[in-house]
Amino acid sequence: MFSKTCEYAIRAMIFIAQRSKTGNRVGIKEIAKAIDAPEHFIAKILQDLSRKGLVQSLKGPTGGFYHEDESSQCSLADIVKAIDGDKLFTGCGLGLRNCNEKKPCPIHYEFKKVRDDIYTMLEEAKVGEFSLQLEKNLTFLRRK
Amino acid sequence: MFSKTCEYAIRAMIFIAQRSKTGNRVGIKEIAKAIDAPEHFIAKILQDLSRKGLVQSLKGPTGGFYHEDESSQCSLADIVKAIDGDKLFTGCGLGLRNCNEKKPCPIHYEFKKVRDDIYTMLEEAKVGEFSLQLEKNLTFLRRK
DNA sequence: ATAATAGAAGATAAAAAAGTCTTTTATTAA
DNA sequence: TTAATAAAAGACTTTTTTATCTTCTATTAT
Repeated sequence: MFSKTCEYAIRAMIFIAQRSKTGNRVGIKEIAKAIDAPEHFIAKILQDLSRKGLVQSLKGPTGGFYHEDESSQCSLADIVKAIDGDKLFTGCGLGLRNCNEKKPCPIHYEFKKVRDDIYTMLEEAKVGEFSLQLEKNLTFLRRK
Repeated sequence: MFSKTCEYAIRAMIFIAQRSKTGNRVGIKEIAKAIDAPEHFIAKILQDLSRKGLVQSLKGPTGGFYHEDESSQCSLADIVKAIDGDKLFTGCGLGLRNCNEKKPCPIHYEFKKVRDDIYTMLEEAKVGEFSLQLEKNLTFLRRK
């Protein structure tokens, strides 16, 4: 569904959102451990998201990544769009470039429905909304 | 959503199904042209599907790929499983290996719903059912 | 000011996916 | 039986994705 890069991005953002609630900044090392991702790789991903304004950062001692109020309202759809682009939301299921209502692929309409459902789900899910279940250990972000 | 390999596979299978209705066999070259895919690449894919019994083939003059009655009832889900595996249908949206009901990722339940919808849609879509719309030029398989 | 900290940036490497090329094998029509 | 045809198989190349390593720059506490 998503690229690995995007999966890491979503998990990192959810983790940062949780830590930001209490005004903390988190370093790359802590994030990498918490979501079980390659340190340098997640660093690049967050730098990218930072340039795009989906996460904030500060260098130096006591520095790290954090979310301004606005960023914790960032949706999973925003992250997917920033990393994987909008192919998942608008592209043809069979990879046809010119697939559209006028020249549809055989599964065009069925696909449109599930794509829209996915989009709605990701648009409604804000990174900040998962903090409580995470704190209660009802949900997890590590891969194994 | 699917790998390119899988997209080609689905398009090729739908095309073969249509031609098989009239008892014809189609060669790789014709398939490649019809769905606008790299000839040698689609050959490999179909050899794979042939080994797995989702499509039939015959070598030599008048040979080519075709569907026995059974194969035209093959669903898109069968093709996806054969090529991409069942990760799309059973895997975690955030790429967590041990994500399950007991240890769910934050979006586990929302994801399960859309995954199930996708599966249902692909399971209900049989490669043989698109022939008529294709013949009437109501739908298309070429990428540009 | 200075040393320590931590992200930014760019080069490089490894792995996976996508695509190409060549040779072999099976089939059939003549 | 032979020549032509078409898939099978395997080696190889390219591109993309994923991951790592090193150097640079900004920040802060002392």
